[in-house]
Amino acid sequence: MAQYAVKKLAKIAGVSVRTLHHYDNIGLLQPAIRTAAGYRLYGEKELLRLQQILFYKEMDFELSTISDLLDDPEFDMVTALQHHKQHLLQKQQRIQTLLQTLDKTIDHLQNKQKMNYEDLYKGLPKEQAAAWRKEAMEKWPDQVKHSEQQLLQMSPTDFETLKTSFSTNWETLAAMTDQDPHSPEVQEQIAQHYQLILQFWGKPGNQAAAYKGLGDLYAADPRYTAGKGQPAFGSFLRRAIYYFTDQLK
Amino acid sequence: MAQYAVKKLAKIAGVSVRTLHHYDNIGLLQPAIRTAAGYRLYGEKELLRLQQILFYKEMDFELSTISDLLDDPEFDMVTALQHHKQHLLQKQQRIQTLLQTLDKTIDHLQNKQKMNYEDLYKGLPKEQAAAWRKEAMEKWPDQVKHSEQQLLQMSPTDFETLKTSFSTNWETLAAMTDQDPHSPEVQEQIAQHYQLILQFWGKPGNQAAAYKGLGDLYAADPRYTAGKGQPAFGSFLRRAIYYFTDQLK
DNA sequence: CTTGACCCTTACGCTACGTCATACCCTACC
DNA sequence: GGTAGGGTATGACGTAGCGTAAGGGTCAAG
Repeated sequence: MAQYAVKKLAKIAGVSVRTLHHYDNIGLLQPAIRTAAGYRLYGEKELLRLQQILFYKEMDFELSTISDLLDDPEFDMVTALQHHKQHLLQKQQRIQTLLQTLDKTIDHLQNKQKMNYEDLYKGLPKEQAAAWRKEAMEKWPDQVKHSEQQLLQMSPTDFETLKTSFSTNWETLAAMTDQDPHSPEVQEQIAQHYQLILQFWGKPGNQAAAYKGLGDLYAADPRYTAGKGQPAFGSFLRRAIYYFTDQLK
Repeated sequence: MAQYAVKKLAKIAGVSVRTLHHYDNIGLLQPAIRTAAGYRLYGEKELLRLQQILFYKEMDFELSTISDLLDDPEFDMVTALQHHKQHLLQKQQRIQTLLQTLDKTIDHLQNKQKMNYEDLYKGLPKEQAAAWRKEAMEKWPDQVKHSEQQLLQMSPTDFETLKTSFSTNWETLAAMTDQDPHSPEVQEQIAQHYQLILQFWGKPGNQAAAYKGLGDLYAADPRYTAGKGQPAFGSFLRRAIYYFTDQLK
């Protein structure tokens, strides 16, 4: 007849020694023998019982219930299992509801973000918002995420102010395309633009470098380099931004 | 500005006072003011925060996570919610598996029971098992349930023995239909029959009365009172059982 | 001033163990 | 026979989110 000490049985059954101690303490699984030194020794019968315990545990029964199941031969197994099934069905239903609520909430938040972004760029060249966001997401996903957070935290009035400032600043710059990018007037608008960008760019990091990157973005964007309106707007912006950024050092 | 003491806030939000104490202790929701006497006073802001806490709690977030959500404005809400959604989906999957296993187990047990009953009556008049079980279920559902438990607990060899004894006893009785139900030979078989019935009837109670009822059942069953084989078997059994039962007192 | 409703803190209980800390036991090797 | 390196034992605290007393102040109404 095989005898198992705690560690051996634990390994066979895939549980911890502490678990066996615990089961012994609460009387769920007691060793067949205690040696003179107090060692627990389990036999085949105990191993079998442990298997059953683990089965019911896997079924999410509480240990006290498992005790009842195994110790009371009068126990109506089928009924117990059916009760438990009902229990699980309720849990499942609850989770289902939670998932639906979560989906709604996520949807809500995402729409809110999108709205804000589109709002923010209202008054700017069409589709800039979406395009810019997409490009930014590819280059600096963390920054963009953070930025969206910032916007969501903002109060409606603050948000409105920021939006107006942005719009005004952008139009002013657009009207300066034929001026010298290094001129104080242009640089003043660029400085303001920089501040605005920072307001929702926000997160610390190499802001100057990021801003330079934004200049590259503008310059590379066909919407600002080609077309009818202001063919040189993109490169104008980049030159102004580069100059400004270099002054920051 | 409205002020709420613990009980009031608790009632409004539908939580316990202890919960508010707890939230204060862990810093999740601290009162706006502490009076000189140490009373907690909450304002509207705290009520709002509590609502949010409860929302996330409803979503099964841990309190520590809720703390992070509410206290860190940088928190990426959407990502957090999506993570949580994955978490719930896994839970759901697990429950699904559990339910399937449960169904299998229940099915297994029920089939096992049915099999046993049919096995038990193999060799007896056809369909007696099912019919008898049905009738018994209507009259003494608890007894029958218990009986089935007994059978399930029985070892295969014990079960086989019981089956054979039952079959032999029944055939012996059937062959005695033309004898005197009160004769010692018949009574001996009835006594054995009684013992066998008790073996899976088992549960204490008014066993003698139940056995008499079984006699009535036999006598009322057209299969034992009419037909070709042994037209008087039913009433023979009842007379024998009644006589036997009366001797028990 | 008393009563009753409300408030406070302290602290154990619950589930199923994980994780030390401290100390004893056992076997093998020298 | 001593010692090193296993394995073992018994506490006892920690976890999450409160429930549930115990023991004792506070406040407004009558």
